[in-house]
Amino acid sequence: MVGLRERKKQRTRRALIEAALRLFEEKGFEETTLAEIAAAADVSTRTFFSYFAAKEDVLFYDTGSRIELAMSLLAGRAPEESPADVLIKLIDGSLQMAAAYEELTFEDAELRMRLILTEPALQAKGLLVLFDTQLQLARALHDAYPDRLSPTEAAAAVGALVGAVKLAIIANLDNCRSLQEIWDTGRRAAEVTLAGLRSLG
Amino acid sequence: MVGLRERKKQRTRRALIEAALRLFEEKGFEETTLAEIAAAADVSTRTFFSYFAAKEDVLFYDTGSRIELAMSLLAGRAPEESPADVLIKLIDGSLQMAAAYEELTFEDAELRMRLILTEPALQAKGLLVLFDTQLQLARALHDAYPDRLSPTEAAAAVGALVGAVKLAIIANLDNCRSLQEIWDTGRRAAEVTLAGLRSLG
DNA sequence: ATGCAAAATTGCAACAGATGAAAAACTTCC
DNA sequence: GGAAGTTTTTCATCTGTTGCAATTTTGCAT
Repeated sequence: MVGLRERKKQRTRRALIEAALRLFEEKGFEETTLAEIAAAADVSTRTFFSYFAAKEDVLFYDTGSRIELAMSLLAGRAPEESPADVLIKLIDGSLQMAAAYEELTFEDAELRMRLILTEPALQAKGLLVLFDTQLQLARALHDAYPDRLSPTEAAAAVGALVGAVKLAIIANLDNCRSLQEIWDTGRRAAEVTLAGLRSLG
Repeated sequence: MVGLRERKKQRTRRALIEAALRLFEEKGFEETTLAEIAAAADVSTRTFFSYFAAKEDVLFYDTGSRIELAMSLLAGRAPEESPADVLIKLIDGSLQMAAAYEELTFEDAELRMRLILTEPALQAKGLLVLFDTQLQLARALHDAYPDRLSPTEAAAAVGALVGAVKLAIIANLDNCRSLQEIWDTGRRAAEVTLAGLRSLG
């Protein structure tokens, strides 16, 4: 099942990711060349592209599993849960997963997040990934509640919650001194959105 | 004030934009080369980059004025207007401006929108621009209501509304047969968000 | 272990986007 | 007309990305 071939691929993949992270930290994202990453991972430049479609993608290696998690949370809802309940769980689960650093050291996970938040090319890619995820989620949410939520309402709900949490957290990042504070910011944004913006001010 | 020099620059700028649009339509975004755009606008390839920082930017020529509009709408609020009222006006104003095709024919404006929505590189850039705008808006909203809205609440409000309208409209684009329908979709999303997601389902 | 087929890696060539620098062309203003 | 300043062009160079053919490595059956 997991032969030498597969193990080796995983090792190379990891080596590329870690080499990229280390170099990005040392010299910055734009300043790091693909040739350098490949060399640091002991692989030819060409081979990089059989693992990742583009330079930015080396930092988005777990996009697939994140989407799967979100979808499975939605699929595994209790029969009596309301859309709002499910959405809250989705936000919680996703934030938790974002904070977790599977396969990476804590420092690397943090570095990666910082890079994605500051480097324009990575930011753009991140926003695109998040956007596509939202589209999928909205569709799935409508499918989960075909009678209670129209497609437009499902999309509005997903977009509002994700949009609120995203902007609140990022706008507030500088003031947060711990993961807990970040998480609280997101939670507050989610609550406001569930209660309705009219309840503000 | 408006000498030959200035007029000529505007003409070149316009020529680049229109040449790009025409070529993108004919051959697609990726397939169109910068050299072709420059040639069609009768300038050297290098000159393109003194007008736009990158290939995608040729379709985001009016980002500045869009942000200015949003900011001025916020600045010009009536003293008694609530945050929710102002946000609604912001959404309305922005949608209206998005539908308007200043400087372009209706067909070109439509083509441009379609390109931004379908071409990944343009989509990513569009999301990035929108994101930066939201950050500015959130800050301005907090400054406008320093007592009633915390920075986090302001960010949550902007993120929720924009996120809801954005996702609802795009998720529903295929079903819309007119600008009016698109506008209605966005309005419905905004209402849901103002009322609170709990009111759903 | 040996040989064969499948899969992965490599090297090479080519192209497009982007940037820096200096020469050439054009505007402005006197 | 000519000096001063701005814009455009030309040229060289770098990097990301892709196609292709050659080579190496792995899985597997004998």
